Amino acid sequence: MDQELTNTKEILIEAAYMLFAEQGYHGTSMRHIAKRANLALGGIYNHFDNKEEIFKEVVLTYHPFVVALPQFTAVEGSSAAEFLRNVAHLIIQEIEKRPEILNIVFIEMVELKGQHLNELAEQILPKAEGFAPRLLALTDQLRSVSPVMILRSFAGLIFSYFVTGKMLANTPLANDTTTLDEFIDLYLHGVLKESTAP
Amino acid sequence: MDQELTNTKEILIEAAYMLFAEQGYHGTSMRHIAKRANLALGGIYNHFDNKEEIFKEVVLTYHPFVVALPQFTAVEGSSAAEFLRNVAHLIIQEIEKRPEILNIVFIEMVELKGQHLNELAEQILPKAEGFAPRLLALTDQLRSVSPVMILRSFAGLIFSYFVTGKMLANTPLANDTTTLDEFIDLYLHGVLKESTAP
DNA sequence: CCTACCGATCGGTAGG
DNA sequence: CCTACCGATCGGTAGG
Repeated sequence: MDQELTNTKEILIEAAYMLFAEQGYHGTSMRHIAKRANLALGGIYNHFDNKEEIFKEVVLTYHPFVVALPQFTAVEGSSAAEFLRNVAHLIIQEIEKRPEILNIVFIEMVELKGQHLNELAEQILPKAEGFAPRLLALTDQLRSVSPVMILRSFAGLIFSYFVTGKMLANTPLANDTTTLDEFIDLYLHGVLKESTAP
Repeated sequence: MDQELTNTKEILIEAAYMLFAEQGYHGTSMRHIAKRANLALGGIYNHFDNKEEIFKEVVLTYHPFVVALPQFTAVEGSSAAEFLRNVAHLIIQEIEKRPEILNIVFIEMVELKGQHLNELAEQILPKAEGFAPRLLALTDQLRSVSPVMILRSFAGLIFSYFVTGKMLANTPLANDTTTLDEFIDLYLHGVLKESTAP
């Protein structure tokens, strides 16, 4: 691999990432990307066949699952509660480093119709295999047994804290001060005061 | 109001709604919208000043909060659990009637940078005043007191069931069969088997 | 409400 | 890696 060439490609991906996140896929032109990367329009095509290729590379590079997964192996916790708490904090930490990352996820869903989700899942699931057993080991402390359900409800937890928080910022409810830990408590123990589950 | 004119405007909004949801804001042209509404391009401008006006009207017409809110007054439930259960089912029912509606929400967030959230909130919050007391009346059965937090975590519940469900459809995890009621149970009682909350 | 048009910009390519 | 170009399409308007 030519060092110079690889570097330019990385600069292009970073430039495209920022612009896609700010203006969406169709709202970002190849000329915008070229300019942000200090390149002439034609220069892009030395590194990518077309616009969709760039977006695909952005998704596979910056998707939160890809970025956060390696860190999961380091998460500790003696109980299920502590473990889930730490994972939630880790993910939010990662998202707050690059808040635009969630925009990419939504753009992929809507404008690109989820085209890359399959490839993304195939890339991630094998790596997640080291993680699943640790979750299963805590299964006797958890109400639900399905790891997929844990994953999905966890996504809801992140959404309820981070995304709705951003949405509220533009509304009269902007002074809401609910913290991440309060949402985690709700996630762990439910909204009902007394557990009356079967 | 001229009946013919009002009707054409409604047809335009419906056409724009579908196209925006399918291809995003910048991916949809005024010509596409005109064609779908059986109108010449210039005819659009008898009803809307520009493209952004159309999108704004789409959001204010079809946003799930606008559509679902009137129905909330009819929701029954003798306990907090039953009440929340019924609300969740109502919302999912509404979304399944028009699944594209969530795309509009995400497009507004990303491509339009949440411009209309404030106007939306101002339109909705007064109408929600009849709803808040009913929630507060159940407050002694709930762990958290803040209605805003209930609202936000509820959005997470919808996300964890509906949106992640759609995302999973494109992946190897497509055979997951978790039902809405299972997510609601998790929401009501938490992921932990035993409630060990303070 | 339509036709015909405006300048600007789009994704992509040829050729060097 | 850049310059100069391609045809197509964009949002919007004038004029009727």
